[in-house]
Amino acid sequence: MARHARYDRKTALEKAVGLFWEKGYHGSSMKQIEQALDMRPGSIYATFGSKDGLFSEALAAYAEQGGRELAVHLKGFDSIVEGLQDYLRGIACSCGDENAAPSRACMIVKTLLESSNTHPALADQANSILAAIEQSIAELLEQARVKGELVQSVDSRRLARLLQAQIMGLRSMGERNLDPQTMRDLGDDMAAILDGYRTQH
Amino acid sequence: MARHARYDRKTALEKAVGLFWEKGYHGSSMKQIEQALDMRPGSIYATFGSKDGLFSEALAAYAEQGGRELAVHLKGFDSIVEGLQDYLRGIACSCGDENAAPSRACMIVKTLLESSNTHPALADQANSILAAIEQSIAELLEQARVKGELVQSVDSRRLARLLQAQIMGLRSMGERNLDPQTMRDLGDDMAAILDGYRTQH
DNA sequence: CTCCTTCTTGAACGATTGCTCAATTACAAC
DNA sequence: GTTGTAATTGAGCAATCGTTCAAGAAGGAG
Repeated sequence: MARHARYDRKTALEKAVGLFWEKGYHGSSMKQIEQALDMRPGSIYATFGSKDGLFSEALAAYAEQGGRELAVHLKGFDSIVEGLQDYLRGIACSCGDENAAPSRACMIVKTLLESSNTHPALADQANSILAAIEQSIAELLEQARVKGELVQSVDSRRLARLLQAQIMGLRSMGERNLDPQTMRDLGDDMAAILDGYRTQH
Repeated sequence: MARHARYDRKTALEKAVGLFWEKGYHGSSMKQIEQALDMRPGSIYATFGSKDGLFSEALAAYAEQGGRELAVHLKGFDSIVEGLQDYLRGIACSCGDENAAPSRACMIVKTLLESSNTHPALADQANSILAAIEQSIAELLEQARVKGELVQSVDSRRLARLLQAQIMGLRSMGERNLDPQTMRDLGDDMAAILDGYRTQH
């Protein structure tokens, strides 16, 4: 046995998420990464292999955390649909708050748009994550449909994509620096879209 | 008088739009730009000042062309709302076609997400363009409201932002490489959102 | 033709990019 | 202590970044 690792992999990754989410892949230089993680290049490369490797792990960590947040959010609601609606409103609120996160936009979408014609490996990863999220939402909506919250004729997968597009649009709009009330209105309007698919009115 | 400029400013800009739209700001190196425009660095810098300057002009050109496309699209419709709905469906279709454009996502949104925490000047420009587009859509919707296409209680600016967010989400989803039919369904679902704000049912 | 202006060229600049690796340091086992 | 192993360090690599500018090329005016 020998020396302990001075750095905790997980906390290092969290810091990497913070930087990459804020500045993107190309916008984050190794020098900035070294500073953010308080690690020297040798340690970074020993731990994560490459800038690509670090980014990839950071993106995965971001996605996992996002998934947990959605799950936690839904726990507070009996109705799945109402939970999803409140989730949209919550995003709108946090996008109004300047210092809530490194960036208002979704890191996965930022990555997809930045890498789609530049960095196929990253684009593939972002696409896989988005497909998995779509799948999760579709399963939630299907549960809601079976429970009778949604009209029986609803196509869960299709509605899931509509919902995912709402989230993408909402968080992209967040980067526009609109005032909080405007963002809240937008979140409400998006939540209201789901009402059109609900049973009872 | 003396030598003519070998390059046409406008066609050079179109080529720049193509490259920047595809690869983004950081993803396009001067070397690639030289190749795309078939110009040597000296000529590029004499004409556009800097990479930033070229990108800025390219973004403006892209936005202007986008505005023209929307206007042309609406010309074919008596109803403004139906024109907008068909515009959404048209985006969904073109996002299904692989080789329709250098990228499926909107260059303005790509720029905003890439530069928001890296390049304030670019982010400001993207934001201004998005504000102008929002304004245009709001004016169209207000016309539609006055014409009686929309219910009188509609908040045109607010609905304009919802519509803008749809476009952002739709075109971002376009980068996911979903099959054409799926994209068309998404476009239809987004168009249907506007039905909820129309008079008559 | 010669002059003069204007545009084009491409070698080369300093800075920065992502990354490597020999030297050093810190700890556990003995 | 001493030894052995593993983690950290940072100077420095080759490549590329955006950019400059002296030199050359092109065409109208005289």
